[in-house]
Amino acid sequence: MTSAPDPLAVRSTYRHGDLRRVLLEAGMDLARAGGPDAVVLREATRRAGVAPNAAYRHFASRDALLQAVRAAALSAVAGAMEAELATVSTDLAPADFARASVRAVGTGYLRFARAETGLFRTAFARSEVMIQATPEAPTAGASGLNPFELLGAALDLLVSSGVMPTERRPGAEFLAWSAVHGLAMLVIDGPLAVIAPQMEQVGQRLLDMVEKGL
Amino acid sequence: MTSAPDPLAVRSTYRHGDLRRVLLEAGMDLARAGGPDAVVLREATRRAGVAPNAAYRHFASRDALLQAVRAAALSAVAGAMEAELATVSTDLAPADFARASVRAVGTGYLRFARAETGLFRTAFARSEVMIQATPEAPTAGASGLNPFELLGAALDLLVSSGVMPTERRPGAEFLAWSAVHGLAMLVIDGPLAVIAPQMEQVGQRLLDMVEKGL
DNA sequence: TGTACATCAGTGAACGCGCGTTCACTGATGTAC
DNA sequence: TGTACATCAGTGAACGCGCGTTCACTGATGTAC
Repeated sequence: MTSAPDPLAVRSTYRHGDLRRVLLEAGMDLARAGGPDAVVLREATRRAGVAPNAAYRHFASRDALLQAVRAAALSAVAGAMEAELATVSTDLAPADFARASVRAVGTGYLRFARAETGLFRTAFARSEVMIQATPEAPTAGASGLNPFELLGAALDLLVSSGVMPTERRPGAEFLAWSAVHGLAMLVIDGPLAVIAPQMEQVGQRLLDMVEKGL
Repeated sequence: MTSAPDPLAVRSTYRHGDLRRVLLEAGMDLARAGGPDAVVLREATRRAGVAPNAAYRHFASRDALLQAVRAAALSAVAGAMEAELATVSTDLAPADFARASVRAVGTGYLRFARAETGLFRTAFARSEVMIQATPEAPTAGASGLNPFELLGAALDLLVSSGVMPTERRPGAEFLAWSAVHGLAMLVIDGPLAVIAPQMEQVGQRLLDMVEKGL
């Protein structure tokens, strides 16, 4: 299944040239297929066609690789949100545009959770260290904002367009995020797996609730 | 740290007598301290003062033990909800009583998540099999209802007291549950760990949002 | 009331597994002269 | 332009670890006669 290929059969040069990137991509593939626990250093090196310990030239430990994968997964979440935001019509009145933006952020989040379950679970996996962006492991999407910041920006629109009173803005991201995150978790690997087929529809109702309740 | 005690020093009889229960309790302790991954069959037998394979007289596999622990953890969640429900004044008008009941259910859930993080994570851990109650592994609390059913019952009160229109009742538990579950997950082992000290307060705001948004 | 015996909860030893990580090494690369 | 050499990305072999699980067993219990 995962027998080790002869390194020199796969690679013509002794030096790999781009091992860090390849290991990270292998880690992403593992996370995509099996979540955070599947990010196994030895398996990543196997896929890269390299000796297990070669990874230590690029990552200090298995955990360092996992953190890099998590950052990349978070960046992918941001990308999904941005893709959804891009579909919002700019012709809308400010208030409607703001509301649609918040919805888009939530919808992008939920769709990503459903489409890329393993990456989603990896991005938000329990971890000793707080995940944080670094130059070589950015957590943002093309916009330069990470998922949390994208949500914050959308909520800011709600305030600037007069939909939400300023005094309710502080902490609002925690509430909106909680709702959407909870649905994602319960459906993708919790007891609400049974409603997975209706996730899109339940998600929209959930966003209705958030919009009304905020 | 966890050196194996001499079985016969701990136990005077060859037969243990109550090993299943003791293993389950050891499993609960492990889950309490370290979540689902910490439920290690060998460690449970060590704590019970018994040979590793003795566990197989009572559980078919490590996973069977974990499922039993999960059921018990779920039952503990139900207990926390019931405790909170018991504080709701019965003098309230039906509509207020219903609202307070929904709040109590949510508050109990959040408090349990915060007080018993390991058990909470175990109860809602990812698993191949859908967790389900069995005679020897009930998931309910003293009321006979499991957490999901307790939430459902509270929402039913909302309808019967006229607070919520009947047509909005179907699926409402998914929305309420998502909100509360998301906050719990983000705070206890996600990126919102930073707001853990304010969890109670954020939780109440979240429940405001749910109440208004439902 | 006493004894033979079936039952089955526990023992002791061992297994294979895949993992992360360390060690001393080899050989390609590119830079200084 | 040619060559010595420092650098450092990769190799090969090995380690210890703790796990879940299997095997053939032993000895306490309680039931049938």
